[in-house]
Amino acid sequence: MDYPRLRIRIVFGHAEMIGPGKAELLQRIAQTGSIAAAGREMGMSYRRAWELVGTLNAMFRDPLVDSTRGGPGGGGAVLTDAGQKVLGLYRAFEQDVATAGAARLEALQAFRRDIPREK
Amino acid sequence: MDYPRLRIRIVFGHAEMIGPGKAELLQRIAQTGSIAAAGREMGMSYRRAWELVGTLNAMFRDPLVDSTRGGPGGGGAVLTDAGQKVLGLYRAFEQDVATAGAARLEALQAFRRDIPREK
DNA sequence: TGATGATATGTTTGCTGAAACATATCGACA
DNA sequence: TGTCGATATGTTTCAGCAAACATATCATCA
Repeated sequence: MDYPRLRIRIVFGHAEMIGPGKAELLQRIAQTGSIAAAGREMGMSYRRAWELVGTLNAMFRDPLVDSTRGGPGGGGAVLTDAGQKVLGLYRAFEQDVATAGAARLEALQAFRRDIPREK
Repeated sequence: MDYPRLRIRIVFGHAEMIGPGKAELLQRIAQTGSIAAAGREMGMSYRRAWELVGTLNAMFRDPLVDSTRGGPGGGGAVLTDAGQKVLGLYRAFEQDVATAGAARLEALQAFRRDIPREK
């Protein structure tokens, strides 16, 4: 982990938003094929991962994650087309924003206290 | 409140960051001249407001808020030069980011569910 | 004395972690 | 060929606990 870094959340409504957490969860679901495995990798409880997926699926017109129970391996989860596109757009958004804010960020950091070592 | 909007946090270290909450607190301290009044306006307990100011002052080389006890009116708090500059840079950063991300944001919103009415 | 900053304390909320249950496929075995 | 158990994951519930909160109290200074 290198600092400083940005955490940007896009707030669509009172309880509807997407940020670094949900984006990483989507990405790890795509990689692992499992909601539980993705949540474990991020150190969150399965309940939390499952609730986040439910929120994401309810936020958009089409579900972003498709999960199956039973089946080969006992079950699994995959990103839908909409899920892949939303994740891609969010990553592109992050890139655009980081580039645009670099100058201000450096100016802010000039005010920071010098830290000996950061883990 | 109009949606969508962005919530941006700049993370400098493990527990050192600045986001919408601390920025608004700084702004209200500048307007009211009181940590307690600024906190009240934001619906937070005085303890929380006081802790946030402490975190901010510890994050930067120079304190952002200068508080006096006693005196005319019992005491008060003002933004230092560093405080004014940091707040200004954060607001400018927000502007830059919103402009740079507008196109991606619109693309993302095309995937959203149509909401009848948002409060 | 009055207004505010600083500090201490009791309460509540939210989250986590574990456990129980549901579901569906594969492989073993008679 | 057919049935049953093993297996791995998704779904749901619940008690325990740590973090955050509001409230109350003390300190300070004109």
